[in-house]
Amino acid sequence: MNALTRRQREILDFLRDNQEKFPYPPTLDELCAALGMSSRGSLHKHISALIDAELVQPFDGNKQGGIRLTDQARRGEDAGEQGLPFVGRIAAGKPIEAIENIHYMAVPEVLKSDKPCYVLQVKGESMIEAGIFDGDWVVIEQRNYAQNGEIVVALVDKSEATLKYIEQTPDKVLLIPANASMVAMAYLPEQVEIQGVLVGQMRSYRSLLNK
Amino acid sequence: MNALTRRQREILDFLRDNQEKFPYPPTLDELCAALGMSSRGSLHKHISALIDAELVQPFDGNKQGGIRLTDQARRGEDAGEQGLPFVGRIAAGKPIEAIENIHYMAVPEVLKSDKPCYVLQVKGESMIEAGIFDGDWVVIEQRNYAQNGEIVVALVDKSEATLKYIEQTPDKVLLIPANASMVAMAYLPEQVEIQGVLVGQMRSYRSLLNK
DNA sequence: ATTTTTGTTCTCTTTTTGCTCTCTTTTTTG
DNA sequence: CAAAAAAGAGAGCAAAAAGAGAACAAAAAT
Repeated sequence: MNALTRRQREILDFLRDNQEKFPYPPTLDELCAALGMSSRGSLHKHISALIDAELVQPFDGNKQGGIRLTDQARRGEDAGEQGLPFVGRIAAGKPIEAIENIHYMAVPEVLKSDKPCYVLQVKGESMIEAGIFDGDWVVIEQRNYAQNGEIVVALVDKSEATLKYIEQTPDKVLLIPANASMVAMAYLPEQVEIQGVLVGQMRSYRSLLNK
Repeated sequence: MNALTRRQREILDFLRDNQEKFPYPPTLDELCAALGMSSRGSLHKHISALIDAELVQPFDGNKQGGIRLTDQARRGEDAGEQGLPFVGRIAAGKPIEAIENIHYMAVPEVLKSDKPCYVLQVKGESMIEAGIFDGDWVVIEQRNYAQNGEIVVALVDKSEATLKYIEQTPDKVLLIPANASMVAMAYLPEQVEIQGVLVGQMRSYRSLLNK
């Protein structure tokens, strides 16, 4: 997990800039030519470093596919402190209420994962005993699977989105609130689509103050 | 911890100003050229002084990375989206445990106030029913007064720091935990020094994941 | 089947870069 | 003015980084 060297960053930037210009992902030779290098081996050393940094997709075996960037690299999350998109509100029992114009929030490193994340605002009290209150913001790692016991954003029957604990068995999926006055719901696996997993939570006390 | 010399300040200013203009952190040679110097060694002397002053990031071994500013040095120049200092941990009944080298966390606008703020990490369960758990981070607005019902960082008898609800009357101050297994404590006004008021709270679920 | 392309691994050389040292020049200060 | 502090020039070192080029095997193209 070393920091990139200057040349590695240059090459990464070049790949990002010229992403559209290459009709197909460039081969090592093509990149060599574009960068004015004459040694494929030398370039390969740099690409390997970028693969280790998870900014370039590793090659599958010895397959020849060209050099393509990772999703992570495309977002430019390697260097600058980048905000996360605030995409909407989630209330138990309704689809996620999308926000009209998405804006970006600065989020501390420790509340993110290294995968793509986004921010939702929570409506309702279904997770109150887990310390997630009405109006809180949650940082969600975008992924379509989860481990039992994780808190997930789940879409039920393609219509209702909720934030709940998840327990999965081969024949059913339990979505469990953290609120004694609400009950867990059981669904068939095909009814439930995981949209992300909770990695961070934030609350503002500012609105309570007289500002 | 000496004061900076004139030239050192010039170089620091130059680094700050041109931070955006350099695509990558400048090397000693590049800085030399930009500053009109012809000796890398002389420049290095200044950079060393800036490293001692914790304004430039020290080099990791003999790694070549270029000259980059510390978070500390960056502060104040970039008025917009700026991190808050993470200054230590607060555990009920002990003084705030200061952190050795302060670093800065990106914090969403909504979790700050427009007054100076800092970040503490909470140790203990005294505010658990207010949704503030062990290990959570809290954003504190620096101020020495509070309104009843606010959550404050209070220093008792100049020795113990706690995070509690506050209720003040002319003759006594109540510090009230949000935990049924703990009791509120009453003090004389002169025993309690308010150090700040809670304006935001954050929690990471990342450590629970298998990373 | 044969040739070319492509990713990969080597070894070796050159360049860059942080760092130290000594000596000289300039600026500040009492 | 004289001593001290600060700034600079320049040489040299060791390690890191970058590059060249050869060789090889699997994949793709012919």
